[in-house]
Amino acid sequence: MESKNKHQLNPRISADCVIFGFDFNQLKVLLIEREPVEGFDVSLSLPGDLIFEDEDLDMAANRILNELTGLYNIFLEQVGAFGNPHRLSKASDQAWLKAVRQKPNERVVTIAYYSLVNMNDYQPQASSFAKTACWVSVHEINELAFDHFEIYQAALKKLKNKIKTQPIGFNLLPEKFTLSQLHRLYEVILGRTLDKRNFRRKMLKLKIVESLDEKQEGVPHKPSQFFKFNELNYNSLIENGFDNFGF
Amino acid sequence: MESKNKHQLNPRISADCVIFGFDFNQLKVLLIEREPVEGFDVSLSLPGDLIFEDEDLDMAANRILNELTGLYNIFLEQVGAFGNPHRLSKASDQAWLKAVRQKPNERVVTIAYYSLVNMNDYQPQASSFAKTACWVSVHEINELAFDHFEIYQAALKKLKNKIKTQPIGFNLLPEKFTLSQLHRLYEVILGRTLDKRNFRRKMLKLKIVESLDEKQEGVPHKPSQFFKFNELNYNSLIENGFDNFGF
DNA sequence: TTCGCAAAGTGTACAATTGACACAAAGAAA
DNA sequence: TTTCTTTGTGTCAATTGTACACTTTGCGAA
Repeated sequence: MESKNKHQLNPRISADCVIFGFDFNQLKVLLIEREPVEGFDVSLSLPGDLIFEDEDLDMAANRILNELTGLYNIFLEQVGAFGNPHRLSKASDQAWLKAVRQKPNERVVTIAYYSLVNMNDYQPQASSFAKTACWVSVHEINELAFDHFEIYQAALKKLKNKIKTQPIGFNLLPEKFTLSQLHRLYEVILGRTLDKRNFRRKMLKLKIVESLDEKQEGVPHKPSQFFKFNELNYNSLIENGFDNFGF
Repeated sequence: MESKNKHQLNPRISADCVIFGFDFNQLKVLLIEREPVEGFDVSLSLPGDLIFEDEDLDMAANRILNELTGLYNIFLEQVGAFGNPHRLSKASDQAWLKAVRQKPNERVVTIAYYSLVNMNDYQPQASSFAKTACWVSVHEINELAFDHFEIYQAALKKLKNKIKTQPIGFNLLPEKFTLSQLHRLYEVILGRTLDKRNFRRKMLKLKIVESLDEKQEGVPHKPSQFFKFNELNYNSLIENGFDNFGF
């Protein structure tokens, strides 16, 4: 009796993910190219899907993330619920929903998440809800399906606030990285320039990065030192509140 | 055809409110006394209800708040969605749900909100979901129905963080208040003592309070100056990011 | 081989903010 | 008039933030 609900979809609740990546220059978001329907153009949307009846919300978001990227154990945090009764009722969205949902008129509340991935780890996967996915720079995102632009903005805002107080930026970088890369990452997320010397001083004083005995090779300029992220220190910072990262 | 959904309840989605108040001494939460059922004790829960099909999430939270307190236009902010598939399945909770819900087994995802009210404005109302409500001090809250304790903790955490960067504490106070009252408010929310002189200095420098030509009367000690909240300055601070309130 | 290029890496001085700390003033009540 | 209780005030030292420019390294082109 309970089991009849297992692995049935809940038609009223979905999860959507804003997946951030960093190519050492720009902050990017992984978006789905929605198939054009009935004379409407191709449009971009966030990856997302209805949840299963027996599935926790976080699990649903993890599933979507994993189906699309092949990755597990990725930084993932809830942004919030979006439930405007008319969030799916634009004509272009309705046309598309008619093609894929049993009840395209059904009101769906979505729970939004954002996650941070190292773009090098990403391997495109065939997934149930997406044929093609692509990384789009944040400053090129201007229109998305449904209310996804609003969701994306809320996620970016949350990321900005979070990175000011917790060292989560490492999730966007490979294990070895240079301080210049980290510096650039903070600049593109916060949307403003940060003084190089002050930035380095702060990172080194907080001891969340650790210098490696290894340098860049083959670059046409002074090679930079590689660093790694100091996990011990990170955990203690998270525990102790770590109220002021200082940006 | 669309209209058949109007004002029908959505059986899968609810909204719950963590309503904070301040009695000039302690931080309080407005809780519902759930009727005892079948040998289970009285228990406390957050005010909440299923949402209507044509109702925005924020509207649903506002409705719950208004039905319970009689208040409109109150500070209200989303905490997030809580959707553990087993969040309603404790025996005591099921016994209670059987008495009030058509499908007590239905999985319900709830969207949590927190709000800040001036306790003096509060007038208890008869509401569809509550016979009696009462203010409980935060340090006396230890067990709540469903997953409401978890929700309450998340709301309190959000309030703590928010008050560090934005001057929202005024929502908990009457129009005229003393700096000592504001000081105490910050202490009970943040859960630690704050130096009196440093606190006053900061508030006055930020210019979000404005001195009135009025003093306390009838108190058996030096009467204190009344202040009011400077709304102009507040808005500009909100606009300009106001990144560091400094606690 | 030398020169130019491009990015890495480094220190100092001044301003602003934080945090610690103690005593006089006001009014009510006894 | 004395006592009680809470208000209200200033300074100094330590820390943190901010602004700012030149040398170093290695590659590649001439």
